[in-house]
Amino acid sequence: MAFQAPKGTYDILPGTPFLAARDGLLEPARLAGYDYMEPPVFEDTELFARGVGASTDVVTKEMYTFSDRGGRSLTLRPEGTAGVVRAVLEHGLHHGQLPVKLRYAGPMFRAERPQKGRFRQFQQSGIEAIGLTDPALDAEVVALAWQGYQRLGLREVRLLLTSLGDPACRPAYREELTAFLTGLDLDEATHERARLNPLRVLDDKRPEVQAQLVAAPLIIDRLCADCKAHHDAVVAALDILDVPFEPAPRLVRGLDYYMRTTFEFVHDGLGAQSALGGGGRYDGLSESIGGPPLPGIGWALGIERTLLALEAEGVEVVGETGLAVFVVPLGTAAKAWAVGFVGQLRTRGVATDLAYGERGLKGAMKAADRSGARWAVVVGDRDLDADVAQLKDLTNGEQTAVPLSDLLEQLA
RNA sequence: GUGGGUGUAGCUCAGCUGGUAGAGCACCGGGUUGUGAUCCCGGUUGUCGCGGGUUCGAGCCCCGUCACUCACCCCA
Repeated sequence: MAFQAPKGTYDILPGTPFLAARDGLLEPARLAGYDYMEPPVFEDTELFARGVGASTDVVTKEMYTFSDRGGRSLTLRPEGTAGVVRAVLEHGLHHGQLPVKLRYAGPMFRAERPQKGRFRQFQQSGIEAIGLTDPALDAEVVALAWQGYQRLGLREVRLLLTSLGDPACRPAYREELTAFLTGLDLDEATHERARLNPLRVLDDKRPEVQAQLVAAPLIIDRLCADCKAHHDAVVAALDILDVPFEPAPRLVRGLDYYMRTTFEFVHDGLGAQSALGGGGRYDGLSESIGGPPLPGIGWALGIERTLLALEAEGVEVVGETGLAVFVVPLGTAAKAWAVGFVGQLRTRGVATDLAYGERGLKGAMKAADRSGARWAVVVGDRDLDADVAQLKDLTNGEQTAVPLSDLLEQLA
């Protein structure tokens, strides 16, 4: 074979519940008033550099950046939030009712080494609630993701929740943590990471590192009064919403814009990449990309990982509705009739296909069976002479002759 | 970017100590001149990833290379 899909990409093939997962995860949000929108797949490189954070791995080494013919530097979006907020600002959506509630879905791009549950082009479904700082809104956003997973039938998703503080309390904490980390016996790369973003060292997986971190100061214990009150209110609201969560004081996210409420959905059946999705509050993002102060909170859920979780739990997701009727014509006159009949059924919204090609009746019936259709309509020239068609129920094999004049009505 | 594993039919894989390329599934046809899902019979499908080396002989051994994959890192 001459070509194959580029490294880290894959084909969404028939038979996978991709659409059911992508859209199903957003269904609770749709019912909560989150309208669909989608920003472009590429944006000005600077939008991501400033929005996501220049010190993040995503920006420093994982972006697909290119110059177009006009010499502009563009980047394939590595995440969705920056583009959504940019669109809100550009179109002034925040000048109307607040919060602006949006949902979106589509491909994201990061130039990482692929592995299980990690691709260079991957799909996310996400929502954003922009314009308000209200802990009840935080709880709604978190709950909508939780409900999305529940809706798909996942039962082993765990919600990790914490608060990362805000500009009032984080700087002092950051200093304290930096001082603590400086005293530790860490390798060069980790010290460098500590210098860039000390928070990120906290979720280092290595046991020898974790062992040194048991006494590390945690932001959740150092929250300012406002952040603490906000977090307490979020926790109380989640309780009311009956969304179970695990306090995760060491939870860190890789995008710089997160503050206060921060959360992640994890699953133990996925391999090393256990994060199904995540999100948080990003009250400073708008300003960092040149907009007015505009708080916001949202999440993005990975579709590929959701699919892996479904597989791990053995959940059968009902995919696309298949065919209802499969028509099997025998002979030229019957074929001509069938082509017209199939058209009529489709016009009435009945999913219908027919046996093309020169297969024998047996082969055509086999095709009818595999099509998943409930009904087979078998028509030969001698049926047409009698003005009937054979209507067969493929679930039980029962077949009756139905007058052609009644057939459409029976199936539609 | 750094490691490990794996590359044989459309798919999942077997292939002994180096000796003519296999199975199951799938697909096609027949058993039934007009009936599927079961059953029976038959059939199609290969650059053994690629290149080189050793050998009388390489799917198997050696070297290189590419791809895939898992993990580190990071994250969805």
